[in-house]
Amino acid sequence: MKQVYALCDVNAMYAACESVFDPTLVGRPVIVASNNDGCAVARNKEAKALGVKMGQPIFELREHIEKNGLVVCSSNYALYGDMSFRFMQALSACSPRVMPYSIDEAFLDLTGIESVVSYEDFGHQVKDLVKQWTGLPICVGIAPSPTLAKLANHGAKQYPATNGVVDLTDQVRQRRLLSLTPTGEIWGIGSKLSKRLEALGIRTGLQLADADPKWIRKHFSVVVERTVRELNGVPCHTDILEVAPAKQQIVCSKSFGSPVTDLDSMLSAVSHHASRAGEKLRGERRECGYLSVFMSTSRYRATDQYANQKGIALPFPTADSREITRHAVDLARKLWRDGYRYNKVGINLSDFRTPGANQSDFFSQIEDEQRDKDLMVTLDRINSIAGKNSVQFGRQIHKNKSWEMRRENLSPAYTTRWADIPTVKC
DNA sequence: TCTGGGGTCCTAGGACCC
DNA sequence: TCTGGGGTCCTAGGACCC
Repeated sequence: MKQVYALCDVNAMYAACESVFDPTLVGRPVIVASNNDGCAVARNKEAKALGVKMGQPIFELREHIEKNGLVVCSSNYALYGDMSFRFMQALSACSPRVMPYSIDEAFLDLTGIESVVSYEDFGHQVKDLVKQWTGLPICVGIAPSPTLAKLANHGAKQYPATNGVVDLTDQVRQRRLLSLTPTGEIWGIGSKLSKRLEALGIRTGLQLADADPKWIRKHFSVVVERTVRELNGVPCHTDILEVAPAKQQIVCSKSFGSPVTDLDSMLSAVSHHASRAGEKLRGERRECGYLSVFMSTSRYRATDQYANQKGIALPFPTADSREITRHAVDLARKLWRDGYRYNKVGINLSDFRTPGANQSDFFSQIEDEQRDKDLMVTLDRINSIAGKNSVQFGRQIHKNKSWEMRRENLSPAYTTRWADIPTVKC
């Protein structure tokens, strides 16, 4: 049976979450800022109409804030993460095969569904159910390959007449929409590739679809070749509906709320990220064999720039936050150069192993190992019940917390903290 | 003054081995 | 002047995604 995919994607997810719980935002231009209130990462349609660009720095938007009532929300990942979970639950009520692809989108397997209901009607049912359960507006794109489903979703967002659902299982419709779509808007074609394609005379999705896959492979890569095949309705990302593979790396990094110029603050921040990374690693039930630390000054400064990274293959795989922190602090000391205004530090864990599968430290005592593991389990449990960072390591605590994130317009954790649950007045 | 964070996959090139 | 060939593994870097 011919495979059919649906892509369900929340419209301006973060901004939509804010509006669901604060109806005074409805109809006003709203954006959600990245960490440190740095730049715009989500815009509702009113904000897009004002001309706010994705990734635009907040300091460039002052005039819109003052004159046009643009509302800037700090990012509230506790809220968005929980709303995402509810969104996925609603999708699971519609289809037995749901594969979350990111916080605000998921692929559904619609193969064979047409004998029961038309694709378009099904799309509307999903859209209505998500709206009813979560208050979030979504668009649905339906097609014979994931890349075309992405394109269909894009079309549903772009053309209001579609009412948020586009069925692109028909080849004539595929080609019509492809001819209206610049290559840069095709999934998998970014700014670099679209420039190179344009230099060869390929400007639209249709021209790309009609290119010879072998020729594309020779001049670009196997990745672009797959995109070409997908645009012709041949699914290549067939693993998209499979269970997501285990993570291969864990990165924890954040730019500082304000620049860091002393080693103590830097080490406190490194320790903080190292603990977080250890926590994530244990959440995956894995140990890591390789660890690296990177630090840098702002890439937007013209002078006095410094960026560097160092890694270490661990003598024994570990998921113990104390081990990870100790190595991370060592590396950070080696990376540190006096006299710079640092704006970022981060840690990267990789080379994952299954706990117990490898030879452990020859000199350690088995009882000690069990005790260490129990300590980490207890630590994670306390922090999960009492809230993040309820228990921390001494190194993380530092009187100067200027490196911590700025979030000046943070909304309440409406769905994940008892004290923040909204009340309805009748 | 102020410009995000967390991922994936692929490829080229070097080190090393026989 | 002439100086092998082929395979694997690892890493860095580039491109993409949301």
